[in-house]
Amino acid sequence: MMFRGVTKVTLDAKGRLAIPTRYREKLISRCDGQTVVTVDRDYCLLIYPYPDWEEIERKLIRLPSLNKQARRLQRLMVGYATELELDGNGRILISKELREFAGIERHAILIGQGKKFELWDDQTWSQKRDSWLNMDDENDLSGELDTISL
Amino acid sequence: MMFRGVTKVTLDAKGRLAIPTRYREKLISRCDGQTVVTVDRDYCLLIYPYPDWEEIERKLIRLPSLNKQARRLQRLMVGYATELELDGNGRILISKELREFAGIERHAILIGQGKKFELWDDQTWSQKRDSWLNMDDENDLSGELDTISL
DNA sequence: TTTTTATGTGGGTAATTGTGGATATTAATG
DNA sequence: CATTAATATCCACAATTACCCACATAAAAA
Repeated sequence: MMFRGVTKVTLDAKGRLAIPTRYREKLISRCDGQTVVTVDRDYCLLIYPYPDWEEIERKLIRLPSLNKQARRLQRLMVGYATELELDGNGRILISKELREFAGIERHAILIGQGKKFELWDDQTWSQKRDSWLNMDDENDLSGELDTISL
Repeated sequence: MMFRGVTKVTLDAKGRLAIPTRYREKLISRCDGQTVVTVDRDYCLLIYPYPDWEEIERKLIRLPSLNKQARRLQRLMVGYATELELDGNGRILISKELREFAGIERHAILIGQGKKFELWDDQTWSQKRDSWLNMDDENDLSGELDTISL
């Protein structure tokens, strides 16, 4: 069970996001429409089915609290994590705090990413995407990437 | 049972903080609305359900008293710890000392962090958050973090 | 094309929640 | 003991949110 694909979506005036129908059935069977939305350091939002989020959260909470980097991650990811349920029309209401974080107003891009989705402001998305495409890959990830053939 | 999520909150003129309703039920069933508020070295406040605080306190007290860092932690955390109970409207009254410590006046940010909450002055919060986001991850946590995939 | 079904979008209303203030109660001070 | 200050409790209004329904648009079928 994997989410894939890019969809242009629009949030309405109240901040509600209609999940594309092809994903709804999966979401309902997997978690009865229960999701958790949180933030990513690239200023987009992450949408997880509830059980998948729980697993990540458990790992995060166990990290040593005296470590700076751990606290940073916890504060951001657990801090912003918000439980959201599909309404009768297959929508989730993205809170003002989350929308502000990702700079999302009306037009957004929803991207399937395996177990989760990413939600981007459409402007931000196209800028980032273009900058990634124009980047030279100085091999900063040498080890892992050397073994992958696409 | 985990607390998560960000909420913008406002303290009124008396320093009262209304706990968002989605947390109230949990707080009442867990500890009958009894909480302990103390300070964190990052200049925010920590809000614990009473039983969870007790456990933390036990750990703190047991730390070796000859260790400087341990004494510092004890003085700060045990020293500032204040028992506060939800009033009939689901609010807690944050004392002037605690508010001053965290620089909180009217607008604050409440974030769920597992067993506890953190309460930040809103300005402080957004500054810190942005600085965390722009930080490069010097992997001082390599071991632990390597196993997490978000 | 016309009809039917499915999906996306927008709003109205009732119920809930946040916020401020009024009153009562306790503690503190001269 | 009287008077004032500080705190707690309660109540009322304002703002927000959740829930439901209606329409519009697009896709599918007849």
